[in-house]
Amino acid sequence: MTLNQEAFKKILKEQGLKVTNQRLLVLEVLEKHRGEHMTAEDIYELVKVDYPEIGLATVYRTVQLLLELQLVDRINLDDGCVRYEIGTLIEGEEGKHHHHHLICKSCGKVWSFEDDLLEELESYIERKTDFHVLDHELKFYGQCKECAERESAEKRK
Amino acid sequence: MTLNQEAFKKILKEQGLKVTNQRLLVLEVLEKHRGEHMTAEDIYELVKVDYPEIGLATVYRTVQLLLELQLVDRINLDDGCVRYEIGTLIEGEEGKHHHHHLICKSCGKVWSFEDDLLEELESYIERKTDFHVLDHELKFYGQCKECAERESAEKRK
DNA sequence: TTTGGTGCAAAATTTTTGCAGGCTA
DNA sequence: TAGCCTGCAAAAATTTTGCACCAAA
Repeated sequence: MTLNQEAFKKILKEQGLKVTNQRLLVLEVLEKHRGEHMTAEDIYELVKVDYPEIGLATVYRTVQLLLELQLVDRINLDDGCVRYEIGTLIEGEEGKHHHHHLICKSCGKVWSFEDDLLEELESYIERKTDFHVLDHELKFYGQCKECAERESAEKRK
Repeated sequence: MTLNQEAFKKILKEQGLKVTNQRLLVLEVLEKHRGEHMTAEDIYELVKVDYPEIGLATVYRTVQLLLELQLVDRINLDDGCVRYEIGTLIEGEEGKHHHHHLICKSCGKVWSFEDDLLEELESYIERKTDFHVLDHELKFYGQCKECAERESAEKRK
Protein backbone atom coordinates (compact mmCIF):
# COMPACT_ATOMS: atom_id res chain seq x y z
CA MET A 1 0.00 0.00 0.00
CA THR A 2 1.59 3.17 -1.17
CA LEU A 3 1.69 6.53 0.52
CA ASN A 4 -0.52 7.88 -2.24
CA GLN A 5 -3.17 5.38 -1.38
CA GLU A 6 -3.09 6.56 2.23
CA ALA A 7 -3.38 10.16 1.07
CA PHE A 8 -6.33 9.18 -1.12
CA LYS A 9 -8.09 7.45 1.76
CA LYS A 10 -7.63 10.57 3.84
CA ILE A 11 -9.11 12.73 1.10
CA LEU A 12 -12.10 10.42 0.73
CA LYS A 13 -12.76 10.44 4.47
CA GLU A 14 -12.41 14.21 4.67
CA GLN A 15 -15.08 14.50 1.98
CA GLY A 16 -17.39 12.10 3.79
CA LEU A 17 -16.97 9.56 1.01
CA LYS A 18 -16.47 5.87 1.49
CA VAL A 19 -13.22 4.02 0.94
CA THR A 20 -13.93 1.11 -1.37
CA ASN A 21 -11.79 -1.44 -3.15
CA GLN A 22 -13.06 -0.21 -6.47
CA ARG A 23 -11.93 3.35 -5.80
CA LEU A 24 -8.52 2.27 -4.53
CA LEU A 25 -7.99 0.00 -7.51
CA VAL A 26 -8.95 2.61 -10.10
CA LEU A 27 -6.52 5.06 -8.54
CA GLU A 28 -3.83 2.38 -8.36
CA VAL A 29 -4.18 1.55 -12.04
CA LEU A 30 -3.96 5.22 -12.97
CA GLU A 31 -0.86 5.59 -10.85
CA LYS A 32 0.84 2.56 -12.33
CA HIS A 33 0.17 4.03 -15.75
CA ARG A 34 1.27 7.54 -15.00
CA GLY A 35 1.95 9.45 -18.18
CA GLU A 36 -0.33 7.27 -20.27
CA HIS A 37 -3.71 8.45 -21.49
CA MET A 38 -6.25 5.92 -20.43
CA THR A 39 -9.86 5.49 -21.43
CA ALA A 40 -12.48 4.24 -18.99
CA GLU A 41 -12.39 0.96 -20.89
CA ASP A 42 -8.59 0.70 -20.46
CA ILE A 43 -8.91 1.22 -16.72
CA TYR A 44 -11.79 -1.24 -16.53
CA GLU A 45 -9.80 -3.99 -18.23
CA LEU A 46 -6.82 -3.48 -15.92
CA VAL A 47 -8.82 -3.35 -12.70
CA LYS A 48 -10.64 -6.52 -13.76
CA VAL A 49 -7.37 -8.47 -13.55
CA ASP A 50 -7.33 -8.15 -9.76
CA TYR A 51 -11.02 -7.54 -9.20
CA PRO A 52 -13.11 -9.21 -11.90
CA GLU A 53 -16.45 -8.24 -10.40
CA ILE A 54 -16.00 -4.50 -11.04
CA GLY A 55 -18.45 -2.94 -13.47
CA LEU A 56 -17.64 -0.43 -16.20
CA ALA A 57 -20.21 1.97 -14.76
CA THR A 58 -18.24 2.08 -11.53
CA VAL A 59 -15.12 3.04 -13.41
CA TYR A 60 -17.02 5.90 -15.07
CA ARG A 61 -18.38 7.01 -11.71
CA THR A 62 -14.94 6.77 -10.10
CA VAL A 63 -13.03 8.76 -12.72
CA GLN A 64 -15.76 11.40 -12.47
CA LEU A 65 -15.12 11.50 -8.73
CA LEU A 66 -11.35 11.67 -9.15
CA LEU A 67 -11.86 14.51 -11.60
CA GLU A 68 -13.92 16.45 -9.08
CA LEU A 69 -11.28 15.85 -6.42
CA GLN A 70 -8.75 17.13 -8.97
CA LEU A 71 -6.67 13.99 -8.65
CA VAL A 72 -6.81 13.21 -12.35
CA ASP A 73 -6.78 15.26 -15.55
CA ARG A 74 -9.17 14.70 -18.40
CA ILE A 75 -7.69 14.77 -21.88
CA ASN A 76 -9.38 14.51 -25.21
CA LEU A 77 -7.17 13.30 -28.01
CA ASP A 78 -9.95 13.58 -30.60
CA ASP A 79 -10.15 9.86 -31.17
CA GLY A 80 -13.70 9.59 -29.93
CA CYS A 81 -13.10 8.84 -26.30
CA VAL A 82 -12.20 10.80 -23.24
CA ARG A 83 -8.97 9.87 -21.53
CA TYR A 84 -7.69 10.21 -18.00
CA GLU A 85 -4.25 10.71 -16.58
CA ILE A 86 -3.21 10.95 -12.96
CA GLY A 87 -2.24 14.44 -11.90
CA THR A 88 0.70 15.65 -9.89
CA LEU A 89 -1.16 17.10 -6.90
CA ILE A 90 -1.40 13.73 -5.21
CA GLU A 91 2.39 13.56 -4.97
CA GLY A 92 2.36 16.53 -2.65
CA GLU A 93 3.59 19.09 -5.13
CA GLU A 94 1.66 22.27 -4.77
CA GLY A 95 -0.08 23.85 -7.74
CA LYS A 96 -0.90 22.34 -11.07
CA HIS A 97 2.05 21.48 -13.21
CA HIS A 98 0.51 20.54 -16.48
CA HIS A 99 2.17 19.34 -19.57
CA HIS A 100 1.02 19.71 -23.14
CA HIS A 101 0.42 17.00 -25.69
CA LEU A 102 1.94 16.57 -29.12
CA ILE A 103 -0.37 14.49 -31.31
CA CYS A 104 0.85 13.02 -34.58
CA LYS A 105 -1.79 13.43 -37.26
CA SER A 106 -0.39 10.49 -39.21
CA CYS A 107 0.04 7.73 -36.64
CA GLY A 108 -1.94 9.12 -33.70
CA LYS A 109 0.85 8.65 -31.17
CA VAL A 110 1.03 11.14 -28.33
CA TRP A 111 4.00 12.73 -26.63
CA SER A 112 4.11 14.97 -23.61
CA PHE A 113 5.88 18.27 -23.47
CA GLU A 114 6.74 20.12 -20.30
CA ASP A 115 6.62 23.88 -20.36
CA ASP A 116 5.83 26.83 -18.18
CA LEU A 117 5.25 29.43 -20.84
CA LEU A 118 1.51 29.37 -20.35
CA GLU A 119 1.69 30.80 -16.85
CA GLU A 120 2.66 34.00 -18.59
CA LEU A 121 -0.27 33.79 -20.97
CA GLU A 122 -2.64 33.00 -18.10
CA SER A 123 -1.66 36.10 -16.19
CA TYR A 124 -1.95 38.12 -19.40
CA ILE A 125 -5.52 36.90 -19.81
CA GLU A 126 -6.29 37.78 -16.21
CA ARG A 127 -5.06 41.32 -16.85
CA LYS A 128 -6.79 41.77 -20.20
CA THR A 129 -10.15 40.11 -19.57
CA ASP A 130 -12.68 39.54 -16.81
CA PHE A 131 -11.97 35.84 -16.86
CA HIS A 132 -10.29 34.07 -13.96
CA VAL A 133 -8.17 31.24 -15.34
CA LEU A 134 -7.95 28.07 -13.25
CA ASP A 135 -6.66 25.51 -15.69
CA HIS A 136 -5.77 24.88 -19.29
CA GLU A 137 -5.38 22.21 -21.93
CA LEU A 138 -3.02 22.62 -24.84
CA LYS A 139 -2.60 20.22 -27.73
CA PHE A 140 -0.26 20.47 -30.68
CA TYR A 141 -1.09 18.60 -33.85
CA GLY A 142 1.56 17.75 -36.35
CA GLN A 143 3.82 15.00 -37.52
CA CYS A 144 6.37 12.92 -35.64
CA LYS A 145 9.82 12.17 -36.98
CA GLU A 146 9.02 8.58 -38.02
CA CYS A 147 5.97 9.59 -40.02
CA ALA A 148 7.75 12.50 -41.68
CA GLU A 149 10.59 10.21 -42.74
CA ARG A 150 8.27 7.46 -43.92
CA GLU A 151 6.25 9.90 -45.99
CA SER A 152 9.23 11.51 -47.63
CA ALA A 153 10.63 8.03 -48.39
CA GLU A 154 7.32 7.12 -50.02
CA LYS A 155 7.42 10.24 -52.14
CA ARG A 156 10.93 9.51 -53.35
CA LYS A 157 9.83 6.17 -54.77
CA MET B 1 -24.04 34.16 -53.54
CA THR B 2 -21.03 35.32 -51.65
CA LEU B 3 -17.48 35.40 -52.82
CA ASN B 4 -16.66 32.73 -50.27
CA GLN B 5 -19.13 30.43 -51.88
CA GLU B 6 -17.41 30.96 -55.22
CA ALA B 7 -14.07 30.25 -53.62
CA PHE B 8 -15.50 27.09 -52.07
CA LYS B 9 -16.86 25.89 -55.42
CA LYS B 10 -13.46 26.43 -56.92
CA ILE B 11 -11.79 24.40 -54.19
CA LEU B 12 -14.28 21.57 -54.62
CA LYS B 13 -13.73 21.46 -58.36
CA GLU B 14 -9.96 21.58 -57.98
CA GLN B 15 -10.19 18.53 -55.74
CA GLY B 16 -12.40 16.69 -58.20
CA LEU B 17 -15.33 16.87 -55.78
CA LYS B 18 -18.88 17.68 -56.69
CA VAL B 19 -20.63 20.94 -55.90
CA THR B 20 -23.89 20.10 -54.17
CA ASN B 21 -26.56 22.15 -52.46
CA GLN B 22 -25.91 20.33 -49.23
CA ARG B 23 -22.23 21.27 -49.21
CA LEU B 24 -22.94 24.89 -50.07
CA LEU B 25 -25.60 25.16 -47.39
CA VAL B 26 -23.46 23.63 -44.64
CA LEU B 27 -20.69 26.07 -45.44
CA GLU B 28 -23.16 28.95 -45.57
CA VAL B 29 -24.56 28.13 -42.15
CA LEU B 30 -21.07 27.94 -40.69
CA GLU B 31 -20.23 31.28 -42.22
CA LYS B 32 -23.34 32.97 -40.94
CA HIS B 33 -22.45 31.71 -37.50
CA ARG B 34 -18.81 32.64 -37.58
CA GLY B 35 -17.35 32.70 -34.08
CA GLU B 36 -19.94 30.31 -32.72
CA HIS B 37 -19.14 26.72 -31.88
CA MET B 38 -21.61 24.55 -33.66
CA THR B 39 -22.38 20.88 -33.30
CA ALA B 40 -23.38 18.75 -36.28
CA GLU B 41 -26.90 18.80 -34.87
CA ASP B 42 -26.91 22.64 -34.73
CA ILE B 43 -25.83 22.82 -38.35
CA TYR B 44 -28.38 20.18 -39.34
CA GLU B 45 -31.25 22.12 -37.76
CA LEU B 46 -30.24 25.34 -39.49
CA VAL B 47 -29.72 23.84 -42.92
CA LYS B 48 -33.11 22.12 -42.61
CA VAL B 49 -34.84 25.50 -42.58
CA ASP B 50 -33.94 26.09 -46.23
CA TYR B 51 -33.44 22.49 -47.26
CA PRO B 52 -35.60 20.16 -45.19
CA GLU B 53 -34.59 17.01 -47.03
CA ILE B 54 -30.98 17.09 -45.82
CA GLY B 55 -29.91 14.21 -43.60
CA LEU B 56 -27.82 14.41 -40.46
CA ALA B 57 -25.37 11.90 -41.93
CA THR B 58 -24.67 14.31 -44.78
CA VAL B 59 -23.85 17.05 -42.28
CA TYR B 60 -21.39 14.72 -40.57
CA ARG B 61 -19.85 13.80 -43.90
CA THR B 62 -19.66 17.43 -44.98
CA VAL B 63 -18.00 18.79 -41.85
CA GLN B 64 -15.50 15.94 -42.14
CA LEU B 65 -14.79 17.09 -45.68
CA LEU B 66 -14.50 20.74 -44.67
CA LEU B 67 -12.09 19.67 -41.95
CA GLU B 68 -9.90 17.86 -44.46
CA LEU B 69 -9.97 20.89 -46.74
CA GLN B 70 -8.95 22.93 -43.68
CA LEU B 71 -11.89 25.26 -44.09
CA VAL B 72 -13.22 24.62 -40.60
CA ASP B 73 -11.68 24.03 -37.18
CA ARG B 74 -12.80 21.29 -34.85
CA ILE B 75 -13.19 22.23 -31.21
CA ASN B 76 -14.05 20.10 -28.25
CA LEU B 77 -15.56 21.96 -25.34
CA ASP B 78 -15.83 18.81 -23.21
CA ASP B 79 -19.60 18.82 -23.22
CA GLY B 80 -19.85 15.51 -25.03
CA CYS B 81 -20.03 16.70 -28.59
CA VAL B 82 -17.58 17.89 -31.16
CA ARG B 83 -18.04 21.41 -32.46
CA TYR B 84 -17.09 23.16 -35.66
CA GLU B 85 -16.20 26.72 -36.44
CA ILE B 86 -15.36 28.24 -39.78
CA GLY B 87 -11.71 29.09 -40.17
CA THR B 88 -10.08 32.18 -41.54
CA LEU B 89 -8.34 30.67 -44.54
CA ILE B 90 -11.41 31.00 -46.69
CA GLU B 91 -11.29 34.76 -46.35
CA GLY B 92 -8.02 34.81 -48.20
CA GLU B 93 -5.78 35.47 -45.24
CA GLU B 94 -2.68 33.34 -45.45
CA GLY B 95 -1.67 31.05 -42.60
CA LYS B 96 -3.67 29.87 -39.67
CA HIS B 97 -4.68 32.53 -37.23
CA HIS B 98 -6.19 30.61 -34.41
CA HIS B 99 -7.76 31.90 -31.30
CA HIS B 100 -7.99 30.21 -27.96
CA HIS B 101 -11.09 29.49 -25.93
CA LEU B 102 -11.95 30.55 -22.41
CA ILE B 103 -14.48 28.14 -20.92
CA CYS B 104 -16.37 29.02 -17.76
CA LYS B 105 -16.55 25.98 -15.48
CA SER B 106 -19.64 27.37 -13.77
CA CYS B 107 -21.94 28.41 -16.63
CA GLY B 108 -20.24 26.73 -19.58
CA LYS B 109 -20.14 29.88 -21.72
CA VAL B 110 -17.24 30.23 -24.10
CA TRP B 111 -15.21 33.25 -25.09
CA SER B 112 -12.52 33.61 -27.68
CA PHE B 113 -9.13 35.09 -27.09
CA GLU B 114 -6.77 36.23 -29.79
CA ASP B 115 -3.09 35.77 -29.23
CA ASP B 116 0.13 35.04 -31.06
CA LEU B 117 2.25 33.86 -28.17
CA LEU B 118 1.98 30.24 -29.24
CA GLU B 119 3.96 30.80 -32.43
CA GLU B 120 6.91 31.20 -30.12
CA LEU B 121 6.12 28.00 -28.26
CA GLU B 122 5.63 26.15 -31.54
CA SER B 123 9.05 27.10 -32.82
CA TYR B 124 10.53 26.19 -29.43
CA ILE B 125 9.01 22.72 -29.76
CA GLU B 126 10.39 22.37 -33.28
CA ARG B 127 13.85 23.18 -31.96
CA LYS B 128 13.67 20.96 -28.89
CA THR B 129 11.92 17.90 -30.27
CA ASP B 130 11.60 15.83 -33.43
CA PHE B 131 8.00 16.85 -33.79
CA HIS B 132 6.82 19.07 -36.62
CA VAL B 133 3.97 21.24 -35.36
CA LEU B 134 1.18 22.04 -37.81
CA ASP B 135 -1.63 23.20 -35.60
CA HIS B 136 -2.76 23.61 -32.02
CA GLU B 137 -5.77 23.84 -29.76
CA LEU B 138 -5.66 25.74 -26.48
CA LYS B 139 -8.44 25.94 -23.94
CA PHE B 140 -8.49 27.81 -20.67
CA TYR B 141 -10.88 26.70 -17.97
CA GLY B 142 -11.93 29.06 -15.23
CA GLN B 143 -14.66 31.36 -14.13
CA CYS B 144 -16.24 34.31 -15.88
CA LYS B 145 -16.96 37.61 -14.15
CA GLU B 146 -20.71 37.00 -13.76
CA CYS B 147 -20.24 33.61 -12.13
CA ALA B 148 -17.48 34.87 -9.83
CA GLU B 149 -19.73 37.74 -8.69
CA ARG B 150 -22.76 35.54 -8.26
CA GLU B 151 -20.82 33.03 -6.19
CA SER B 152 -19.27 35.63 -3.92
CA ALA B 153 -22.71 37.20 -3.43
CA GLU B 154 -24.09 33.78 -2.48
CA LYS B 155 -21.32 33.32 0.05
CA ARG B 156 -22.00 36.70 1.68
CA LYS B 157 -25.58 35.70 2.43
C1' DT C 1 -28.33 0.57 11.18
C1' DT C 2 -27.96 3.93 7.82
C1' DT C 3 -26.35 5.75 3.87
C1' DG C 4 -23.69 5.72 0.15
C1' DG C 5 -21.61 2.62 -3.41
C1' DT C 6 -21.85 -1.10 -6.75
C1' DG C 7 -23.13 -4.29 -10.58
C1' DC C 8 -26.10 -5.16 -14.07
C1' DA C 9 -28.81 -4.09 -17.81
C1' DA C 10 -31.28 -0.84 -20.26
C1' DA C 11 -31.32 3.67 -22.10
C1' DA C 12 -29.45 7.73 -24.02
C1' DT C 13 -26.23 10.15 -27.03
C1' DT C 14 -23.35 10.89 -30.60
C1' DT C 15 -21.32 9.33 -34.77
C1' DT C 16 -20.59 5.96 -38.53
C1' DT C 17 -21.90 2.88 -42.18
C1' DG C 18 -24.47 0.07 -45.84
C1' DC C 19 -27.27 0.49 -49.47
C1' DA C 20 -30.53 1.88 -52.96
C1' DG C 21 -31.51 5.72 -55.50
C1' DG C 22 -30.42 10.57 -57.23
C1' DC C 23 -27.72 14.24 -58.98
C1' DT C 24 -23.38 16.46 -60.83
C1' DA C 25 -20.11 16.68 -64.34
C1' DT D 1 -23.93 7.95 -68.71
C1' DA D 2 -20.68 7.06 -64.87
C1' DG D 3 -19.63 7.61 -60.52
C1' DC D 4 -19.82 10.45 -56.66
C1' DC D 5 -23.19 12.03 -53.24
C1' DT D 6 -27.26 11.67 -50.45
C1' DG D 7 -31.07 10.10 -47.32
C1' DC D 8 -32.62 6.71 -44.56
C1' DA D 9 -32.26 3.40 -41.21
C1' DA D 10 -29.58 0.39 -38.76
C1' DA D 11 -25.42 -0.24 -36.31
C1' DA D 12 -21.64 1.09 -33.52
C1' DA D 13 -19.47 3.20 -29.81
C1' DT D 14 -19.33 5.64 -25.62
C1' DT D 15 -21.41 7.19 -21.49
C1' DT D 16 -25.30 7.63 -18.20
C1' DT D 17 -29.00 6.01 -15.34
C1' DG D 18 -32.48 3.14 -12.60
C1' DC D 19 -32.77 -0.19 -9.38
C1' DA D 20 -32.09 -3.88 -6.21
C1' DC D 21 -28.54 -5.40 -3.39
C1' DC D 22 -24.23 -4.86 -0.71
C1' DA D 23 -20.82 -2.89 2.23
C1' DA D 24 -18.49 0.90 4.86
C1' DA D 25 -18.90 3.74 8.80
